[in-house]
Amino acid sequence: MRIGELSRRSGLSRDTIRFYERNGLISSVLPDGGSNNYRDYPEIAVERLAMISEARDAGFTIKELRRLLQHIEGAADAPFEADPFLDEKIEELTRLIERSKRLLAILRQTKAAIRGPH
Amino acid sequence: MRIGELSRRSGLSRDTIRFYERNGLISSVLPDGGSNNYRDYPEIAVERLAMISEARDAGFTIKELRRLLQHIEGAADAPFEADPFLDEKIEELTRLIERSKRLLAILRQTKAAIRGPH
DNA sequence: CAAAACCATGGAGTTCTGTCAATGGTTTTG
DNA sequence: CAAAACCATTGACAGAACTCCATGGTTTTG
Repeated sequence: MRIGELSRRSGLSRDTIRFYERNGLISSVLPDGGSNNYRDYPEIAVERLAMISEARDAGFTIKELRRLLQHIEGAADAPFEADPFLDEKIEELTRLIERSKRLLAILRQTKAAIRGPH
Repeated sequence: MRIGELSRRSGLSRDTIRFYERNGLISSVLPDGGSNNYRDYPEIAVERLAMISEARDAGFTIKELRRLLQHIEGAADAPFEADPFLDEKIEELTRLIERSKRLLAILRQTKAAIRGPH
């Protein structure tokens, strides 16, 4: 599909998609014929961008995502390799979830306090 | 306490603390005597910075935190006021936790896939 | 008491993550 | 077929959140 459709389906701007592509998070091809030079994005790019958005919200940087996606990409290729990076990210994310829950509790307490004794 | 101690106890750099103070996230006083102009931070600043760090990691911006902290601060003062902002943030944080869990599941699957069929 | 460690302020610099604008080509559509 | 909509590339710009530096004063310490 072309970038316009991908933009609509992913909810990200064209510029953001191009930015992610420049930074190696997704890729496209220039179809063979080549009368124009419109890039063609695979279906899976939609999912991929969804995951990227999720991960960005969870605090992953572009650089981390690049590594992570390579991991996920090549998961079948390097079956016996240890992956401290992936482990570390899993750990971090786990901690983030814990911390976020604590924070959420605080916000809820605050809300309760504001509603006050009635 | 002075900024050095606060820095050690919070794990944040002096500059970061000053930055937060400039942006209204914490405050200090210049003690009355006034031979020097060293600022004095209250004990509670340690906790406050801890919460700020947590919230920053959860994606809250400085600006949002300023509002949020004011809310928390004055929780007792304005007991009957509705607080759409707080509600919104609670909602967002809840969504973030959900999304993070989904992402975590993906990472764990990836890890399992890498370990492969053994 | 001198050196080392600490403090304040102001402002410049940096990194990251986009976003916008200019320019010029290509498709689609009424 | 002309206007509107789409596409690519390049590079400038922007906001957020720090981080660093220069300068000059104050405490602490051996």
